[in-house]
Amino acid sequence: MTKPIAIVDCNNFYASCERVFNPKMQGRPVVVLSNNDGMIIARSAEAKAVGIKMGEPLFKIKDLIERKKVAVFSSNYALYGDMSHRVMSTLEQFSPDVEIYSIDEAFMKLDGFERYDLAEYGKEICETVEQWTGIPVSIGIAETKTLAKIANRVAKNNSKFRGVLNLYNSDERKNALLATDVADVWGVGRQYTKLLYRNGIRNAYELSLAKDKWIQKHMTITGLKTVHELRGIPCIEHEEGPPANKAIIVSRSFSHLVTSISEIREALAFYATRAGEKLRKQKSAASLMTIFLRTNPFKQSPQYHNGVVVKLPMPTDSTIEMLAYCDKGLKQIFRKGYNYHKVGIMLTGIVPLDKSQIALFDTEDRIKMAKITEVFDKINSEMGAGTLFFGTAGTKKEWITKAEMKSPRYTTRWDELPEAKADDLDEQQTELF
DNA sequence: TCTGGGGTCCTAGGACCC
DNA sequence: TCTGGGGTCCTAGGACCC
Repeated sequence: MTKPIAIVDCNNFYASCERVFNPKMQGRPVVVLSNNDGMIIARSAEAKAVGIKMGEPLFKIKDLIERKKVAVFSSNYALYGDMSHRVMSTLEQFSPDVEIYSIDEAFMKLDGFERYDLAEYGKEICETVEQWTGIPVSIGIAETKTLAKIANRVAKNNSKFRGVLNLYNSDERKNALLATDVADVWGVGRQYTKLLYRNGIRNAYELSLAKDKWIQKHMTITGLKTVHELRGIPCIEHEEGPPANKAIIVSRSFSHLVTSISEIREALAFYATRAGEKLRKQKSAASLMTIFLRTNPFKQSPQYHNGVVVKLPMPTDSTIEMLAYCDKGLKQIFRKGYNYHKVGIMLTGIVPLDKSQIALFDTEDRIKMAKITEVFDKINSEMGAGTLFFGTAGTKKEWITKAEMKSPRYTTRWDELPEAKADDLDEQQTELF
């Protein structure tokens, strides 16, 4: 017998986070912006109701925002990360098998609860999360992850379910599938939606009846799994711990156009430092580094984009080593005469860091370097990212992204606790090299 | 003036080897 | 004229997710 699985999804997560410490925002439209305050990435229910769309550039809706008195926030990932952690810890009270799927979603195995009233249990979870964290959530329960996602969506969009829909062992499944457009099925994006429409498949129920062969041919094995899941056959595994990333990317667009290689070098060094931190956090080493550089594709001006893959002599987790190769890579792809918009670094060829190997091959110097790095990471994680940084990463920080409407980091910085009423204290910076 | 960032998986096709 | 057959590995590109 297939076991029940639940998906818990935070409602309008970033917007909800901004409201938790800001009760004046209750009932008001709230939006959160992408990096550089470029576009809308989260909207409260009220903001959706006044017609603000996901992904819309801020400058295009300035009028609407003023007219409707929309509260606007730059994104504040330290806050969202911490709130996410609180929500997930709460969920762990309700099931031993919680899979954190994204910052605002988790799957929960409900083995052993088959004979209980699952909808009732779901309501209890919702209420507890809201009480303990202030974040409203919705829950879908079914035989498979894909069906649970559909249940969740229906629950969210139909107030009569009060945030919870249980489709496990339920006659309601067919109705829920009929009511779900293929575009809203987990695993079906824009391209596949067009394909399915062209072939007369419009809702999730019709998709569940599609021919296996046809699906595999046009939507690969991944699409076939989706279809089986719609039929109630689990194909997508529950993940125990988070697997180590196979790629680590750090990139940002500039807050202004950049032409000189020296500015780009500084930005790149900063991103490489972040990438190194992420790498060490998951105790891995990387053997390939891709550096990429581009102009702004939305502009009429001359376009250039290019990338280069740099092979490292042996897998490393050392920022210092990576920085040397960054320069080499950047020199290869940089061309004079363009207005640059974005630079980034990607680490791949990622392997687990095996300490014994390091001891075997490495010199004393490298072991010493590893110790310095450890202290470096520790200070930055405790005092805030960027407290210590490498000299190459520059001191001017002009390329650091724009965030003019950021809420204080209520939960992660002592100096920004809600009582303190602190506006935008400058980060303290200490140069290490 | 102003359009994000960070991931995964799958497949086809080329290079190379015997 | 006729231009093998299989394997493996790698990469680029396309699809998806949040």
